[in-house]
Amino acid sequence: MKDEGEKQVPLYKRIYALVRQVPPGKVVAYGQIARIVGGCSARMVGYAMSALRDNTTTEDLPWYRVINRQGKISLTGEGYAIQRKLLEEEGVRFDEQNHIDWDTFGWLGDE
DNA sequence: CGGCTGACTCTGG
DNA sequence: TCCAGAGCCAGCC
Repeated sequence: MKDEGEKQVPLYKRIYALVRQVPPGKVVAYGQIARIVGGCSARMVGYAMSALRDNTTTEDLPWYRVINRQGKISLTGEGYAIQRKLLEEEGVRFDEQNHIDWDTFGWLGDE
């Protein structure tokens, strides 16, 4: 049986599939996703996100729910404002340091 | 076909 | 507190 069908799927695809499972009003860190997917590091997730750029819509892939371990947005310039706005639209609140509380908005809780 | 780049995270000094 | 190194996939010219 070797039912490891997920292995024949590109690593990025697994990451995207996991991001789609993130519920609204919640956020997840790159490393967190990498940990769930298994076999990949946080960098892989970051690379996967950069590969999306503006070709993917938020309705197809809520990429904006993915932020860094500091609870902040890793994007810079315009992308930062866009992601932050999208998160605020879902109810996610940012601190004065522009970071969110994993205890409140963290998916799965981050212990 | 080859090389470059890109949204991360942890550890040590 | 800041800096450097290691881990490692996919798209583009």
